[in-house]
Amino acid sequence: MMQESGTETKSNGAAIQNGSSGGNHLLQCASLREGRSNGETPAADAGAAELVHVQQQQALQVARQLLLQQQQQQQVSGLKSPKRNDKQPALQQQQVATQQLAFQQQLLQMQQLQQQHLLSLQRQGLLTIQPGQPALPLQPLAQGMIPTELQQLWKEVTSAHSAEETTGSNHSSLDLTTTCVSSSAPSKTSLIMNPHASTNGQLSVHTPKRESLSHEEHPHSHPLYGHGVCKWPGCEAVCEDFQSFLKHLNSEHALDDRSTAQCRVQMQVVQQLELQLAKDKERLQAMMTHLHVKSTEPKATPQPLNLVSSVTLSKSASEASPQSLPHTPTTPTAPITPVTQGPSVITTTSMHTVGPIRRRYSDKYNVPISSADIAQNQEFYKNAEVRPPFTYASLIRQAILESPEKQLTLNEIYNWFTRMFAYFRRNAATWKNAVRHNLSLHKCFVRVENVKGAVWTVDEVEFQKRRPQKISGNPSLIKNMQSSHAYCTPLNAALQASMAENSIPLYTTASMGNPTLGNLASAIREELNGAMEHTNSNESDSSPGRSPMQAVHPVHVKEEPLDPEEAEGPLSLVTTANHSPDFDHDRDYEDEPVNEDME
DNA sequence: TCGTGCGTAAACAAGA
DNA sequence: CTCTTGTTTACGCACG
Repeated sequence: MMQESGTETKSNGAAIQNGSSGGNHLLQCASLREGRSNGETPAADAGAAELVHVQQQQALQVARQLLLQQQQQQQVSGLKSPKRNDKQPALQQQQVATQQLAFQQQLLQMQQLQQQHLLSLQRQGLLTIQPGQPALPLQPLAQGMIPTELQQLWKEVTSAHSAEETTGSNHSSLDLTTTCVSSSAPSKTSLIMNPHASTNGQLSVHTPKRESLSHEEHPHSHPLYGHGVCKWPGCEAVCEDFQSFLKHLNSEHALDDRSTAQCRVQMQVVQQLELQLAKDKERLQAMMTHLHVKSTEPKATPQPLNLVSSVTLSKSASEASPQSLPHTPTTPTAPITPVTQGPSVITTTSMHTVGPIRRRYSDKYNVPISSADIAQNQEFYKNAEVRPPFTYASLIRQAILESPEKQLTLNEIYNWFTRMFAYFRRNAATWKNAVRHNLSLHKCFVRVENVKGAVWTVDEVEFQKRRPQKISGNPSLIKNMQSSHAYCTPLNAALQASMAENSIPLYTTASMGNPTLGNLASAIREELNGAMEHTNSNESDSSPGRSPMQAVHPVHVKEEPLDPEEAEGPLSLVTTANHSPDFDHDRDYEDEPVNEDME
């Protein structure tokens, strides 16, 4: 408890000394990726990815050859007439089934090949896969090739027989084809064609067995059943009730070749989505890393704010990151060498790069925090050294409100910061000072003498007084909120479109569709709403010197209420989930990284 | 240009 | 004496 500041004081000096040292392989990897992903198009995304792509192409070739071989075998063994002239339904059926199986096999082979390749890339250090991104190593099918190539493959399988195939039941392969295949360019129709492929907007892979299990456990909720319609991909059969749905499911979607193939295709869909997500995450991390790398160049402006490095989303990585990063000086004061900086300050809400170097983040960050915000983005901020877009006051309040007794000692507040935000595991002297400063400065923080010493509590009335001030008094905030809202919506839409289309490594999705950012933006909206609602309901309570009119800006947003009580849910979650195995929050981060760096 | 809000740095004091 | 905690002041920056 007590030794923190001791080390922290030293850390400044040590940090400076370590400015250019430290094995930051993570940074290097990320910067490598970043360097290649500087291109405007995601396709330029890069080295390792390109290698993977090449490998995929090779795998595809292999798959094609296998397909051809199998087709030839079928023709030789079963048929004497050329395939394309074969019009006997039974034979067709058989052939389609066989080809589906062949297709599945090819997919599996491709997966294996690609997986092996990814592994080898990993071993060679050519490809960095972050442990926090589970999808990547397990999702061998990279987006680059899948949509179109897969489409071709599938078409090869089904083209000759799709008509007959679909006469029996007008779903299956055709719809699936478009679903699985919808490539970046064409066919947004796939979005429409298969609106039920997702459950609550989330695609998921369910094997038939799992389905039966899950619906046994939850009698009338089934991922494949909703709104009286069967949600099996491509099937929109109307089922009046759950029982009829079950009948339908068992009869129409029994375990057969077609269902299996559909399932596999759906798996591919999901894999692509996951891969897309992983890539977007990676891109984000690379962007952040890139900025941090620049900011930590010798004598460069430290830029401890904004987005700080660490390509890590995993615990282990976050643990490692402080070591791997050059510890920046704690004082970002003078914008010393903008030349080496290049542009760029990133705001979490907009991910825009702007021109001049700022030694602090803009007002975009000065947003009161809600518990939901923290809860939603908790994991993100825990692991990514990204400056949380909230004011110290908001964070302090949050920390205090999360405590069981709504009161914390200073040290406990420190611990909360370090526990909840990877960012605050560095530069302890700076932010701790800021915390103390804020505690003293703001009337909303009340120091209460305790038996053990003193604890800090939040005067909600005072705090709420501040909020209308912040929002009404700072129109930029409102604008920012609105812009974040404006962002959020199309972004989510973009993300959804991206998801629906299964591929499309759009930069927009990368930078904007990031769910975390979306959460953030929406959280900010919520916060704004809460503030505005509060303001509206307490107009008479507006702080002196402020015109009531200021509080009535029609910034509206959403209906979710936001009050301290709202924090209860997330709070318990937060407080119980806070102990990452990697660190003990009681004497954490302040300067260990530095010391380790020194070693 | 000015006011405001925020972050950062630092000086200082009191107490353990 | 060192360290933590708390207060206060000053300054810089962004923004409207």
